Amino acid sequence: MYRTHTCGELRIENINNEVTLAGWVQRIRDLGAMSFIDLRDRYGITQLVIDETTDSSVAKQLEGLGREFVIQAKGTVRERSSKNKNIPTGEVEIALSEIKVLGPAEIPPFTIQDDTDGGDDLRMKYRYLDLRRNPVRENLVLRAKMAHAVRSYLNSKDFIETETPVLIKSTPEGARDFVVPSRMNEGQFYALPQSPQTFKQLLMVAGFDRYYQIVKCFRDEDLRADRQPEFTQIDCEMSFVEQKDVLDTFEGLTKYMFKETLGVEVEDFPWMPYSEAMEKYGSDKPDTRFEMLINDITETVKGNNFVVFDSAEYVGAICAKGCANYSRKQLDGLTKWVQRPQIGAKGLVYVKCNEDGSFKSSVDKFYSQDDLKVWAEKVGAEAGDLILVMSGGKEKIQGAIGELRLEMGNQLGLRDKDTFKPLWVVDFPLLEWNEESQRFHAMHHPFTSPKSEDIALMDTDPGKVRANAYDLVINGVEIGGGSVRIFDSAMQAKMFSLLGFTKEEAQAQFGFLMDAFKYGAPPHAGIAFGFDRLVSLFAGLDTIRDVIAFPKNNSGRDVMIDSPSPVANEQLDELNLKLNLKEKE
RNA sequence: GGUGGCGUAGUUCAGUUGGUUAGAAUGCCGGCCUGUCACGCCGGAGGUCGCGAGUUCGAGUCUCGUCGUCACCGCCA
Repeated sequence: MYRTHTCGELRIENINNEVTLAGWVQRIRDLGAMSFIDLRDRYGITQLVIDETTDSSVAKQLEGLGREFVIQAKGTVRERSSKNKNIPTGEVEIALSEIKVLGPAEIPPFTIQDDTDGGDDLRMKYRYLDLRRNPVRENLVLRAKMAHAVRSYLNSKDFIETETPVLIKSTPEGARDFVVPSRMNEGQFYALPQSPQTFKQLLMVAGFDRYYQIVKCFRDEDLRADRQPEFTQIDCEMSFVEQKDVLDTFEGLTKYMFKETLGVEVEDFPWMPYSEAMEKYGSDKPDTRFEMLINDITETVKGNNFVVFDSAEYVGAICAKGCANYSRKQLDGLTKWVQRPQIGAKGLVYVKCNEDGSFKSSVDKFYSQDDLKVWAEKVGAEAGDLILVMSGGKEKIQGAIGELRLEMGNQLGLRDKDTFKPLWVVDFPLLEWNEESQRFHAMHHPFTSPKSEDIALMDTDPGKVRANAYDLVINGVEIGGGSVRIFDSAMQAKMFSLLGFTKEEAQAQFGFLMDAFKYGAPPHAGIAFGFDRLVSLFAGLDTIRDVIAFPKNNSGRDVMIDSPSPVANEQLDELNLKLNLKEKE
């Protein structure tokens, strides 16, 4: 038996027990005639003592012992003469009678402590050491608890957990596929699923009625702090339901997860149309923890010979409460911030609403105090507030001022990580025009049904058609999305035609789905949550890397196992593949 | 594909206008220490300043390229 107890469980009641512990050496404190060892496992830390009562052979075994050695320690539990109130085991210690090295350790490249000295790069290279640290392990424990909550909730609602294949077919729509060459089918490739979308719809045709899966999905696109090439979704589909049924079910799931894992009660989720989100927040994933809504002041500001505004399609403003005291330097900083290429605004106009009721703006040449007073009323600004104005193309400026709004929210501390504001964004457009390919793309995916009242528009003005599509947004993070699906093969064919597919292409790519719909397809709808994002949100983190045991870096590499990597020529031969690497110039 | 930040001791970082032998903390090694728990005290070792070119009398510092890494834009149905 390697151990009788864990390193986190001994208490004052265990005094005089003979115990055996096993774990990692956290720290050795050598005081000369006596030494202390902190022994660590995932349950906690227990202090081992060597003093004048300890057999000299044991003391000898301490020579060469270092941090992160795995040892087994036998001894007697005794009360400490000086207690440590900071740890649960702090009232007791183990008087050592025997110690044995189970696994020696080299000096670790960074400290295994809550506040490690290791940088991200090094932590990822030695991720197995990083995972020994409490904060990282706690994230993964939270993840496990959340996955458990998902299963227990959905199981209780009669959902059937079903696995779908990972080797599937590449399709041109959506993200780039990861492809896998097939040895047995020369020159042909599988693709890894971007989502189990078509399979879960086929399960509905199969009569499963309620399906879910916590499932890995793959997208070969560039990474971000919240995007990994392989990621996990809570994927669901339901039959004989309308949009409200899906939203109610998954609002219930989300609330259950908040309650079970964080002990947090969240209010009912409001529904916000996509158009309202864009108008008021400049984003389809609004952070509703704070107001500072965007105001359309296009008409208000016209006609004062200020060419920039007069010629602008759209002029938008936000009101930053209590920021009239912003210095020239701060305002210049904001201007510079919106002028960065990532935002790409030309400039930023400000109006300070002074405490004495006067106004000071960067456009005083063009606008009188009375003009500015009208602006202030329009945006709800009071004395002490700062109005920030941007102008240009409508969509671009809404997006830019939405970004500025978030930045101001950060600066003013309005984005508290312990506050959770979920909402449903609904009525997304069905299609969006893609300049590059000069055709419509499905905003959600090609299986999304149009709103029944907009179906006529599909022939006249497809860009105006709204979809039965919805996103769950929490604190400005897109947690998940879904839609009521098309379940009629004729409508599905029409959709493919709108997306520029020929009949033959649609049949070749998705014929199996349209065929299935011919054999009795129930009305169905579904949703998928980004599980990694949800865990990182719960954990208060900005990156999903720390809620994934072995994540990839920015370039899609696993620096620990050093992948991706070349394969042997023999492997390529078996697959009938030949590399065609481009020469670097 | 693009924009920006970073790259100096095992690690995290500092390094002034380009100027003598590149520093700190921590870790590591050695010594001392009977109640520590971030133990303390004393001493020591440890550097291809990512790599390559250029400018210069002189480059950690400036320029260009390159590699790595991070954040973002594009992209992500």
